Amino acid sequence: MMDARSPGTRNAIDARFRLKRNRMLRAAARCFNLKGYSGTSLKDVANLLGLTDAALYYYVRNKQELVYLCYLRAADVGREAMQRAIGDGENGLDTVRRYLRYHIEYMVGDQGPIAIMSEIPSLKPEHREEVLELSRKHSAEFEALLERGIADGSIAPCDVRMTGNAIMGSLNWIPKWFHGDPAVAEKIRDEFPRILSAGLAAR
Amino acid sequence: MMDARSPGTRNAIDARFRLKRNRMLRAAARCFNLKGYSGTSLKDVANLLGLTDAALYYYVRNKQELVYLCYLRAADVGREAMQRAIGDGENGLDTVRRYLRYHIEYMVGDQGPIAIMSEIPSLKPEHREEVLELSRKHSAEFEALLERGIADGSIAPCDVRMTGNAIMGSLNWIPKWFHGDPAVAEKIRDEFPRILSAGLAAR
DNA sequence: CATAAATTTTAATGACGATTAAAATAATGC
DNA sequence: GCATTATTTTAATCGTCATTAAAATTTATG
Repeated sequence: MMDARSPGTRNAIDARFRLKRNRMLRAAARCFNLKGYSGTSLKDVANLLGLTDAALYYYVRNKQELVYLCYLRAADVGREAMQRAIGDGENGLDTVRRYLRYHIEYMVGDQGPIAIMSEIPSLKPEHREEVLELSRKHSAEFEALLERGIADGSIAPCDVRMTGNAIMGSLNWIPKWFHGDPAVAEKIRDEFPRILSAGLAAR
Repeated sequence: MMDARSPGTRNAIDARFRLKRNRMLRAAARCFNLKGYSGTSLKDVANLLGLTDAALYYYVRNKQELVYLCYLRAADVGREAMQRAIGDGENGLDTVRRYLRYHIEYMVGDQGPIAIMSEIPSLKPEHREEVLELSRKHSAEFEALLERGIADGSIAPCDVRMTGNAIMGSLNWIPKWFHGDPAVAEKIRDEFPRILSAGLAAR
């Protein structure tokens, strides 16, 4: 036992554990986005998975940690989109557009839903700091993209802080009104990257 | 007594009552934006006013109603900005820009803070429906502005639904990161209307 | 199949903060 | 100033979930 190769070993078990927990995080994200934090009981989340509320405690220490993990996942998805974009982008503007496309795809696609970060303040201090730090870092990276675009001439000069806030805000708000309708997902994918980057291009 | 003319009468008392309650709603909005809904106790709100938690019940039936009133106020401010803009605007694009300026001024100026509508689902059904209805109406009016602009040639053709969602989302997210710093308020006023309408103009 | 480990449930417990009632204080009208 | 009304406080109470412990069940292993 404890072997790394055959099924049924520690690794396989851990993998299943992680898979189930991930399912749980997505169910939680769905509930939180739909009913708000205080409006969703652990029972709501559990019901969505065909489980009883107490079962959730096998996967997470408490409700706060559930939120925390949802937010970590959200941050991770953003980071992933950013990295892919930086890898693929040809200039500042192109990288911004790719980032938007990738991030939106994660939000409205099979990976979703992603929890909207509405309850960071009710996390416990260490978790809160960690999530805020990831969040700040992500914003800074986005602003760096804008600066890169301004430097390479693809983006018109602007206040990168405010422009970043504007674009990220729009992105962050999506889970507030998108609740899984595939037709709407399609429209978001098609329109949002263009809309959000429409004001950026140098003329 | 109960006379409508002299000070100290029903009307004067009602006016003071409303004034104090309004102060309370702004304190509540501040707390909710800062610490989240579940993260703010009535004690937090009361402390901000130099009161004890039980005193709040003189002004509002319960916590839900407090949230409800915060949201009504938020909706009202949006409606007000929209009406002023429609009154003053010269064409579609100009009206959109004015609306953005007015609404932002209400959010970051003396009227603020305005509560971010994160907990609509936990309102009681009638209140929820009312707030959602106001919200829908406001969105529809904004989309109508966009259509007007497209019709009069000031705005380039676009998907008004998605464009509206994008712009309103960005606006709605402001209370998430703006917490009263006057220097930041200044910057928001200066930059946001331009940024949010930059992609709209017909070329 | 038998045993052990992993997962889930049942059934309490408990904490926290919202809520309430009654009493105290402050403001107002005459 | 006195009586009345408006406002706030003090001191309980009350409900709602989150949380826990122990038991039951399912799944994996040899």
